Amino acid sequence: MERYDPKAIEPKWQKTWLENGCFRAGDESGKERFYALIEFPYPSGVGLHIGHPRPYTGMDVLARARRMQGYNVLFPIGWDAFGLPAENYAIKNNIHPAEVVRHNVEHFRGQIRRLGYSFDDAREVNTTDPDYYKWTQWIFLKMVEHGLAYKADVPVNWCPSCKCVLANEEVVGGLCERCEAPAEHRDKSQWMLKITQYAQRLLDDLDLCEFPARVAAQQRNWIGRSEGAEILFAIAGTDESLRVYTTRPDTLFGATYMVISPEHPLIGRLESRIQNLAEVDGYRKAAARKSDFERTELVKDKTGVRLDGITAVNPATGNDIPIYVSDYVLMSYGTGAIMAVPGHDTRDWEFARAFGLPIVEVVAGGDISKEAFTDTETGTMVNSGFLNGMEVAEAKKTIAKWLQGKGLGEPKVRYKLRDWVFARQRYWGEPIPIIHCPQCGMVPLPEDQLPLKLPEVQNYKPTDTGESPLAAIGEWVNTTCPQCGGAARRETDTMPQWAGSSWYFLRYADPHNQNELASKEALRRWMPVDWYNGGMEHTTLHLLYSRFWHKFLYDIGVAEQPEPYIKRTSHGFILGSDGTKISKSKNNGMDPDVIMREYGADTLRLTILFIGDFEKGCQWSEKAIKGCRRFLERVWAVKPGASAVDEVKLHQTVKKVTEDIEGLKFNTAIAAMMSLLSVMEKGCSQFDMNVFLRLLSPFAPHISEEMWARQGEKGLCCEAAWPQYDPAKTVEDTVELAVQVNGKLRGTVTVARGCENDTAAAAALGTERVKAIAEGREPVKVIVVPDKLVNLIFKG
RNA sequence: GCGGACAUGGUGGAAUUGGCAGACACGCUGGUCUUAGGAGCCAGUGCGCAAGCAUCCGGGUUCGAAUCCCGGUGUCCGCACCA
Repeated sequence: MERYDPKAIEPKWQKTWLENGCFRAGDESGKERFYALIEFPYPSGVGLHIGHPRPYTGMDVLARARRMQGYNVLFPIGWDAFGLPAENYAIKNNIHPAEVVRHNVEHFRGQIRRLGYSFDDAREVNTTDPDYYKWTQWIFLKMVEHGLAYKADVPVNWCPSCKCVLANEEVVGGLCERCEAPAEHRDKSQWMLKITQYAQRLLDDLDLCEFPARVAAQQRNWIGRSEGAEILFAIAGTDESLRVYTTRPDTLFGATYMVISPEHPLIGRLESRIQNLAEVDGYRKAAARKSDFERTELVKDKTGVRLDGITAVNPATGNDIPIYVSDYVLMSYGTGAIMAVPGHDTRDWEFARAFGLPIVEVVAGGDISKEAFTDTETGTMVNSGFLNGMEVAEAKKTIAKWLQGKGLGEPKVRYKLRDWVFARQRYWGEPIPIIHCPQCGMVPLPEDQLPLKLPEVQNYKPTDTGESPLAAIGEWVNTTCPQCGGAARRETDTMPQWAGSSWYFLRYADPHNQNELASKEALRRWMPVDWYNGGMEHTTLHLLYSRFWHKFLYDIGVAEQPEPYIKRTSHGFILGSDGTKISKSKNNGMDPDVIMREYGADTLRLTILFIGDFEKGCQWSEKAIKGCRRFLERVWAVKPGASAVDEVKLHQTVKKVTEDIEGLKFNTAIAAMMSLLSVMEKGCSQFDMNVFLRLLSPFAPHISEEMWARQGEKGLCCEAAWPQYDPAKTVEDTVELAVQVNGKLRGTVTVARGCENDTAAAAALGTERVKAIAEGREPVKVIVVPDKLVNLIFKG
């Protein structure tokens, strides 16, 4: 018999699928649509890595199954090709980034084809294609028009290794998300996107999204909504005041001092009154030198300096209270100043202890000599004038009214989310289409001049000065103002890599449109994305950013729905065979190409899905490959004959595989097929085989196609109709009941399905084992779960 | 500190969501075929000689708990001096 040889059959079918356009989404189709989306890859030089095949294979199974179920499926792929790695590789090897991308994309395309993925080859998008980034720039200009994109002098995170600024979301634990260099502080004039304007909607509309709990929770956490009040504290003897934000206005009577951040502008304004200015300046300079990493991770002991010569007035008590500068207060959150209530805030308590400041109890219920009492559920107000005796919740309302009445404060909602730093000082990104004119100021490039293409240059190395390499390209930078026609300069920063990916799912609907980012009809046909699978690492980056962009596009009438994705799932990470992150140096991982060469794409696809629950993390193991390859070889060897498999088994398997695909339970779907196969090996009909191949087809499409053809079936297996099951035929006529005595399993008994409880109980009582235990006694209680079990309770 | 997830044989992992724990696979053991096998096929495989005991530990609810509740331990992930 001919051996199973994937090398001989896989390329053949990949070619057939491509030539027949099997996976092209139909714009004219009358079928119900299904839009399945994976996160498009960054085409790096090393090709597909371990992270890609798992989500792609999983979603490919879903897409293939849905096609067979009669849906018009859009399952596209593209290339998120701007960004630092291509640029760095280009610099190192002296090749233009565009050339690097072209080469890498070709490599990726080949690998993806060899894996048998059913991506629509006619809808590829590439973020670095001017026909694509024209629309990225267009969206940016619309944001400028609507006041959502603005340039501001703000303290930003600077990565000294990547030599560009980082968004808040790109700093992880004080380190650059990409290269893990400690981020530094720089003050720079920056393009920003006002994502904060959408904070509440991004939060509220999570209810419209079918996100996994962990994804929704993480976004909520990142948006970080809190309710409190802003309160004004007068500076004694001046017209100045200090505005603070607090979530505990109820504890105002306990505010015994104030703290401002080292960057707070009050210090500059009251310089002349500060008696220890040298000391204060010294502290500020030391704080400025620290990176975020040092400020938050390493230094937990409270430090600070009192501003001698100025005091604030507690508006509730009328007392003069000292003001400190300390780096535990951040300029980037709230107002950069706090009222310190050491009795009821852990950080303030620590600071007060270190500096010998009074700690006053205003909420009874704890022991503030030992630690701050921060509970808001159980406390009663004390030492708080007109608030005394109230519970915390009531005190909050009362003090808010009182403050508003006196014009000293107002309720305020705050978010941790900050505006998105949207400029990078690098070459390989979308140019920001803005012109700086000495007469007219910042002028948006007119839409008819889009795309603003990147210039061809010799040198695109980043600089240490914080200037983009584009700044050195005179003939590109120097231009004329679209408004006054005078000499002007182009913006030289480029957009971050997250720009192109913030709307790419819309472009798939209509990828070749020259007049719009996508036509209304196409967007109506395909959006929103039905099912989007992607990595957890993008939860507070791409996933949040793209929701924001889509909401904006919805507001200006481009998008049709408030949310871009109906359902989001997230695959678990594959760890190395040693349980740690896969890396080349540790040699604990897998190279898709190597495995494909040795075992074939179908085996790799099965292995990746069989290894564990798709949505949970799992460990890679060479051992798993063998079992899957063995399975396919056994499939190959089955020869249909006269006898047929048990109808119930067949229908059960169809049901199980159908349902498991919907739930992304690919591992148990494969197990069910393995189980059916072992029955088929004992004898099966041509029809059994036909059903089996259709079930297997989304998982192992090549072998299914080959055997389908060899069986003489008509058409392509991947275009055959999905097998149907008859629910009535998924169950046997008889059932085996578990027989328990006093809750313990004592045997089984076979009865007719759906039989009366009395009949089941009688059958259970009639078993030898039960008779022996009963010794003639009658059970005091009988519990029957129909078709499941009988539990007999005996006394004693 | 806040938020999320998780803990099942030698291993990866199943368990219709409160109803026969360990599906499926790896590994292992024995057999068989073979000049040979790190190939194939067949059988066995949670622990225990047994009665029994078993889903991280301790309580609880229930006729019945891997599953629900309370307490504890441990692991992973996200955020974090966020006022």
